Amino acid sequence: MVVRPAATTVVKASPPTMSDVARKAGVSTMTVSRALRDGASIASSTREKIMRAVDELGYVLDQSAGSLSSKRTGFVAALVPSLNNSNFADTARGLTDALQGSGLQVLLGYTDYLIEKEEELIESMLRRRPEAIVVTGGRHTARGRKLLENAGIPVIETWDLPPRPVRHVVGFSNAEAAEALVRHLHQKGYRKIGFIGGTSNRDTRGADRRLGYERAMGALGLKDTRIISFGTPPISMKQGGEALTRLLEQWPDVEAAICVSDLSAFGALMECRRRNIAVPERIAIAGFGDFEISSCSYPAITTVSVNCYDIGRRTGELLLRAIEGERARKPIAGETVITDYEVIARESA
Amino acid sequence: MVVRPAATTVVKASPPTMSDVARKAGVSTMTVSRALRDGASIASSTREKIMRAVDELGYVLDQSAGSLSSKRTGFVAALVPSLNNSNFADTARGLTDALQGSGLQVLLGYTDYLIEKEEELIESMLRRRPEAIVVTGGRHTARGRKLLENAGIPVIETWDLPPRPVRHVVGFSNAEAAEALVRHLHQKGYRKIGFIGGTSNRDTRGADRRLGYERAMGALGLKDTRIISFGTPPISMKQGGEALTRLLEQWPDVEAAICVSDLSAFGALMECRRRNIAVPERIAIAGFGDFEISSCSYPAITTVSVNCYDIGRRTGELLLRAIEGERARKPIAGETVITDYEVIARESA
DNA sequence: CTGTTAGCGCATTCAC
DNA sequence: GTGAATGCGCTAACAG
Repeated sequence: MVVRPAATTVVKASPPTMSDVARKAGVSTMTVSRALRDGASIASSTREKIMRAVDELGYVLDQSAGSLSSKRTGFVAALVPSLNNSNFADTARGLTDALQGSGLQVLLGYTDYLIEKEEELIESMLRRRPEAIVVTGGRHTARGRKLLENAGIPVIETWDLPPRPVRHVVGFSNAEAAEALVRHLHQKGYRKIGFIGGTSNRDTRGADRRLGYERAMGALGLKDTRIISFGTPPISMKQGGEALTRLLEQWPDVEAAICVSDLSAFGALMECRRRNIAVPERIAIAGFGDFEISSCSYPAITTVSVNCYDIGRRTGELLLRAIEGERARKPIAGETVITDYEVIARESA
Repeated sequence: MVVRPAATTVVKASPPTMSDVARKAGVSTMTVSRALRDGASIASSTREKIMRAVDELGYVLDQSAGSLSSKRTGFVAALVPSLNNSNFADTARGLTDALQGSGLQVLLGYTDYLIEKEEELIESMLRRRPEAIVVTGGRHTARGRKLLENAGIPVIETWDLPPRPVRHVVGFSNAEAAEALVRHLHQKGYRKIGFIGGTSNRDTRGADRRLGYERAMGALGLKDTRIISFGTPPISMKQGGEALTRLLEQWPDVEAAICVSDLSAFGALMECRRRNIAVPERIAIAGFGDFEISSCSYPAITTVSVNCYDIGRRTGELLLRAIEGERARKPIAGETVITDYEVIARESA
């Protein structure tokens, strides 16, 4: 039972406003407003008075009121499939870094790889009037896409090369990257190459990688594809292990396994160790994404490095130009920035 | 008197506002406002008219204007050290889940394990007037702490049991959890137990774990601590491997290594495999956090599970009660929720 | 360098 | 069930 003190106690009223500060400092609110932003010309004595008042009152600028007036909210929305994935975390970091000092903050949301959840997030972000929005991938719900198209702010799709982009793109072809990996394994002498991925197209980048695998196999004249679909994307390490077991059961002759991501590749690799299956002698394993785990595991895992941080950084740079364009009422044309990927040959293949 | 451009012009001016919708639907803005929130009583014919106008105009509610008026911003700020850490990602997910349907959104920021960056983030979050703020850990800059104390909103510190909490706490004692791990190893017969962690106290939870290690060793009468500090926290897998090398060089008699997190433990484990050092026969390895990697690696890694998701979920639940209290002008008393941890014995020890 | 005026787009409060 | 007036806290634009 909590007993509240009598009403005579200082009632913690609403937080101080700019006029409280102005009154205390003996100036107008406009002067306070100027003092609190940088760049304005203020007598240093006035500024000091104001800062003292700010400190004493514990005043914190109310940006939501400010942006209503200035039409600048000072943030960009960024939607990623998952936080628990160092690839997207790196992209988020690159984006944040690129926006350093621009006065723009990144507000992150995660979609759980679901375009329905993406749609919800797009809407709730737009309600807060971001100055730009970054999404992962080029596949959206119809309404999500419409929201993006009509948002009236720069839109950047990342991690993909959508056939029909909303506007700007910073990404790479997941299919192509997977093809490169198949060719690499082929060059190393592997022929009976399998693919391990999730059961649905929920992870569109994963689906594209499978597509690339199939295309490359076809192009190399390797008709027999060996595909294991197991688990809801994104598939976990453990699921990677189980999928490998199935792959070996179903096609005992398989020589190499390409996994949809490094995490499942790691799971597959550990399953091999556990069952005393020699990697890469009995079966080679390759992943995707160049997570730290792939360079650090033993044997180290052959993978495709995709420059996640760079995707974020270049997204940020493009964003800044696009926002500048909007502010100057001279929107820039849609741009597509294609980022690098690279097959990293390691011990597992 | 401001003259709005004639409705016939197609100039893509600023995005449509509620009055545009109201005019198009032939009602007042107030009716639109009601129709767009749930629960209000509106004639269904009116609502339909309004929804049609909303659709045609592609109108999206401006929440920043709304919250200026209603004093409810509809979001809570959550600061985590890193996104690229499945533990904190799980906590974020738990928090988000707990807030489902409450009309509150989580806005994430990451501090990079730096309390200076945390301070900046606290301030920029507060400028947007969150309805509550969640921080990770109990250590803040002086100004950061003051900002939290004066924020006038519920504050929850997580992942820790600060000696002097700002207000609410949802966490556990990292030191105690590390002690439990030491006792577990002791019980298994290990005596010469080492500890691998980062070089500074930047990661305060890591520092607490080292403290717990030292305390437990002392309590068990094991005077000789063997501590390797290597790399800026949070230390990586690779650094875990290098640290293990140093540990073995410096104390060749060491029988077990406790690593500050599962990631460094994994790095240490892989280093052993690479160098043909038998785990756990020659040296046992234990981690912290129960990341997926620890259950999936071979050998699987002994660790401490810390219920990350639960920390988030219970933080969310506490948050909802606290915000309810604020809205009813009956602030709830400071609470401390202690979450479970558990030593998970696996093959590596 | 500083103040005044006039909204930003919405929700609250009270009418009807 | 709906509308009118009013103000949330701040800043743009201009005046001085």
